[in-house]
Amino acid sequence: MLKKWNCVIKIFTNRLLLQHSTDKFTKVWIKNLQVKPPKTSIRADNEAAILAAAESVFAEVGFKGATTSEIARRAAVPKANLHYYFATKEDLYRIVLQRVLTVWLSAASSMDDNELPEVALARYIGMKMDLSRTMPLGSQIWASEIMRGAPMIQDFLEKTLKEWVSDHEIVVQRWINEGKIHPVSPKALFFMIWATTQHYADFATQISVLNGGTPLSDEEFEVARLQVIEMIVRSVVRQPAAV
Amino acid sequence: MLKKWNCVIKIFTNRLLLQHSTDKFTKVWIKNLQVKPPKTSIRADNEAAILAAAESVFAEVGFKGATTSEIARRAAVPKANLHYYFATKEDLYRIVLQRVLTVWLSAASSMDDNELPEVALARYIGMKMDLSRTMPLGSQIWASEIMRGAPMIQDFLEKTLKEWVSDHEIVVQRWINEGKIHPVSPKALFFMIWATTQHYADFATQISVLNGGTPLSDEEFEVARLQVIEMIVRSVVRQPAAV
DNA sequence: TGACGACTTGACCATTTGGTCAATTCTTGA
DNA sequence: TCAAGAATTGACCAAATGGTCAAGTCGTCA
Repeated sequence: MLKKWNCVIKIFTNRLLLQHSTDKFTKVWIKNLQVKPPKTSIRADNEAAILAAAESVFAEVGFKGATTSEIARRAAVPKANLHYYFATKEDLYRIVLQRVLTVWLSAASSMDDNELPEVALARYIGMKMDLSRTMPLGSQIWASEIMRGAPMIQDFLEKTLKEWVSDHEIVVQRWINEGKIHPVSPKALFFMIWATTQHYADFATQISVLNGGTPLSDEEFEVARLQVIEMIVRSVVRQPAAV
Repeated sequence: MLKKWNCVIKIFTNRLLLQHSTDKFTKVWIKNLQVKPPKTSIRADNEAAILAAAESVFAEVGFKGATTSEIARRAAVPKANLHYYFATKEDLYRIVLQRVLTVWLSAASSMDDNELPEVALARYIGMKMDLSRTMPLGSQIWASEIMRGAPMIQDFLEKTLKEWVSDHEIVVQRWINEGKIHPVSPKALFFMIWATTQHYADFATQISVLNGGTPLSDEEFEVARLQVIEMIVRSVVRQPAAV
C-alpha cells in the first residue's frame, strides 16, 4: 500500500541521505515542515484516505446505501483496517458530516456585512458557487442527509442554520426598508441561492450530459458562476443591474 | 388490508345494487369508468400500494439504500407478495422511475409556446412548483438517481432532456434577440428554474425546520410559489417587472 | 358447484452486511 | 538494539439482504 505521505517522506529522506545527514535530523526536519503530517503520519494518511473514500461513497449512495467494504475498497485498505480507525459506519458518517457543516459555516460567514446588497449577495453567491465546484461531494451528502429526513443534523438545522437565517432575514429586510431591493421573502431568496448554487454540485452528472458528455471546464464554470450571480442579483436589486 | 379501489368499487357496486343492476353490468360499467381500475382490481390495488410504498422508500434512501422488506412493510404486504408482483427490486425501481420521467415530460411541455417570456416562464415555473408540492417524492428520486450517476436514466437525459434543452435554448435565444430579456445563458436559466423549484421538494425537511417545525401550509406555499415566479422572471426580463 | 387460475405467505436459501478478533508485522524512541 | 505500542489483516460471526418455493386460499366463470 503506497501512501502519499510515505512517498513524500521517502523523497525527503533520500535527498537528505545524499547529503550525509542523520536519520534523526531528517525526522526533525520533516516534523518542522510547513506541510506537516499531524499525529503519526501513518494514522493521518489512512484516516485521510478513508475519509475521502467515505465522502465519495456517501455522496453517491447515501448513508444507508453505503457499505464499509466499498469505502475500504476505494481507500485501498482492508475492511478490518477501516474499522481499526473508525469503529462504526455511523462514526465515519458523523465525521464526514461534521466537515460538511464546517464548510457550510465558512461560506455562511461571508455574507454578514454592511455592504450594498449587490456586493454582499455577489460575494455570498460566488462563495457558494466556488464550494459547489471544489467540494461537490459535501453538497451531495448534505442533500442526501436532508432527503432522508436529516436525522443526524437536526440539531444543526434547528440551531445554527435557523439562527443564520433569522439574522440574515433582518439584513434583507433592512435592504427592503431602505429601498435597495424589491420586497421579497428573505427565505425565498435564500432558498433560491442555495438551490441554484448547490445544483451545480448535486446535479453535476445531469449538467455533464447536457454539456455534451463532459463536466464543465474551468472556463465554462466561470461563465456559469457569473451568470448565476448576475441573475440572482438582478432578481432582487432595484436599480437596473450592470450587465 | 383496506385498499382505496376496493372502497370505490364497493361504493359503486352498492349504488348499482340499489338500482337492481346485475353484477355483469356493474363490471362493464366499472370497466368503462374514466377512473377505471385496470387489470383485476386486486392486482391493481396491490401494485398501487407497493408502488406508493416503493416511491417513498426510494425517495428517502435511494435505490441502494432501499430494502424490499421495508417497502413491503410500508405497503402492508408480506415480502413474498411484493416479489409476486414485482420480480426484483430493480424492476420496481424502474417502474417508479418511469412515472417520474412521465411527470417530468408533462411539466416540460407546458413551456413551448410563443407567448411573452414572462408569461411562458411564469407558467412553467408555476407548473414546476406545483409538481414539487404535489409530487415531492418523484423529485427526490430524480435527485437521488442523478447523484449516484444516473445509471438508469442516462438514455432519458441524453435523448429527451437534451432535446428539450436544445429546443428551448432556441426560444430563450429568440427572446434575447428580440430584446425581451437580458442576454443570459439559457442553460443557466433552466438550471436556476429546476434547482429553485425542486428545492421545495428535495429540501422539504430543511424548509420545514426553518418554518418552525411544520411543513409549509397551502397559503405559505402559495406565497413561495409567487415569490419564486416573481424573482426568476425579474432575473431575466428587461422591462421593470410588475411587483 | 366445482375447477382453474390468480393471489397469499411462512419457511427457506445464498450472499452481503457491519463488525470482531487474535495473530502478526511494523514503527518508534530510548 | 530492543521492547512496547501502533498498525495490519485473514478468518470469522450474527444479522440482514434480495429472492425463491411449495403449499395453501380465494375469486371467477361456466
